[in-house]
Amino acid sequence: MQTALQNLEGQRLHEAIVELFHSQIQQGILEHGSKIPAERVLAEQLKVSRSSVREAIRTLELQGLAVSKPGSGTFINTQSLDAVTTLMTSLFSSGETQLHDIFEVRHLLEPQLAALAAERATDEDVDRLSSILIEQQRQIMEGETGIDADTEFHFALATATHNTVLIKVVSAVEDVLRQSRDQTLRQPGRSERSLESHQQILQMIRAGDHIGAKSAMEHHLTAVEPSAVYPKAITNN
Amino acid sequence: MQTALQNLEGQRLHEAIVELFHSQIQQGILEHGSKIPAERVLAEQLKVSRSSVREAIRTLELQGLAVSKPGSGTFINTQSLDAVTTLMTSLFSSGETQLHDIFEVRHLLEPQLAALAAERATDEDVDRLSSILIEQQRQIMEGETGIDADTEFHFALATATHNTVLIKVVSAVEDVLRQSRDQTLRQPGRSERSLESHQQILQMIRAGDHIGAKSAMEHHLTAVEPSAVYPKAITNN
DNA sequence: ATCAATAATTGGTCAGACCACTTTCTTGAA
DNA sequence: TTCAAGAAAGTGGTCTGACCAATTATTGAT
Repeated sequence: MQTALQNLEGQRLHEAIVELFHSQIQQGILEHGSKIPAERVLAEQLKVSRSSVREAIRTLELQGLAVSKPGSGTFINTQSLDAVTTLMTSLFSSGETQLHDIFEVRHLLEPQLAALAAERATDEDVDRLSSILIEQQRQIMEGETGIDADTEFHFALATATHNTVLIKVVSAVEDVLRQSRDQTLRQPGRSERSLESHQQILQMIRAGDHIGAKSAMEHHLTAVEPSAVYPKAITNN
Repeated sequence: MQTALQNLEGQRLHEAIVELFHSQIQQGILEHGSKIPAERVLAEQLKVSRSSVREAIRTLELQGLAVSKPGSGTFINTQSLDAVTTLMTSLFSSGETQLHDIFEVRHLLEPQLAALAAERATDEDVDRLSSILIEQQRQIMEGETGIDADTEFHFALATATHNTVLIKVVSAVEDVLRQSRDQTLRQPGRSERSLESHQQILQMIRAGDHIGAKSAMEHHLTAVEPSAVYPKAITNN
């Protein structure tokens, strides 16, 4: 093997090891079920201590990419939902992701997500959504974009469906989206419009109106869509 | 402090430490910005080694709940999106992924996916889908379940939308689903029904009928849904 | 009182060890 | 020869103690 660990610019050692595994998984060198070398062997090969190897493996395990079994070894796992989402985000963050594609997925997903939330939201869910909107309003009044509250609202909406798979999918998509969302919200009036439509969605959810929530979300997405921000990127794919 | 680490039933040590921090954060004992004791101090207080403390902190850091700064210390962070997600999911998830949740996501996603595919599929896409169905038919005639072809069909459908994000989301969901899908298709007549509805979907796509493709997919999902396989699991959540 | 030099603290890494468990190989009895 | 019991090797989990680099707190001379 004898793979070198380069680009150590301020990066912690075990993080470099994690990236090494990520690339090997993405390149297909490591596939589902593959057994990775023992910790002691890896430490020797990479010329690092076993501690660093262990912290790297711990990371992979948390990302759902590896499973350690005492006595037998550590095995690559790419079939868990967590695994795919982490690989997804690391793919997106490295390469170019079409903003248009993300919004298309949101258009597919979130209106129905809102409908589900309207049917199932508990009082706690509604309270959480409500307090998030209050926070968003505060941020906007202070001149900020309110991006954090914006992201959090959509995530809280997902949790209100009480569907754990849906939560993970949405959070993965939102995670990628957050990077570019800031620019969208910076357009004059966009933040206020986003808050308004959020409030309409919440109102529908509070009333348990799943049809209303769905169309309110569709309206919201259309209003927030960055059609004017990235003219070339959008019209050019 | 002097908190004890109990319930060590097969659980790894550092995971118990992580749960300790989770509960302290949820109880408000630790809030945003709080500095947690130094690793050496924590190790002494919890009567574990520094290694275990470090692996626990590594976990918290990956969950977005903590930030470590060399020379100064480790600080609690509850304002990142990651932090919110882990706290939320650890609240009412903790259990196994419900098959029902996955199918719900498919119901949200795939009918519209089929519609998009009908609008955008190229001749190559149609050819690929077509050959997959031929392969599925062959597998079924040989007495197999045709699960591989089944999975592949849905994935190929996603690629026919030419939306990279959608492709990845669908492959994520399908990947997780494949494990349990086998049992579903083993039910007598299920494989044949699956093939039939696949053919109907392909027909709609070939005709460019996005409305027809959508409803054909809805019909397909309902037909394949494992409602009778896991009666308790479904009705009991 | 100021501020530069110094000491203490802290996270990051390293080295080597022991334990419990699993896998594999060896050995000896049938 | 067969194969089950036991020994050996391999592996992850944890522990101990150490050093380094960066940060923070202390000290002491001006």
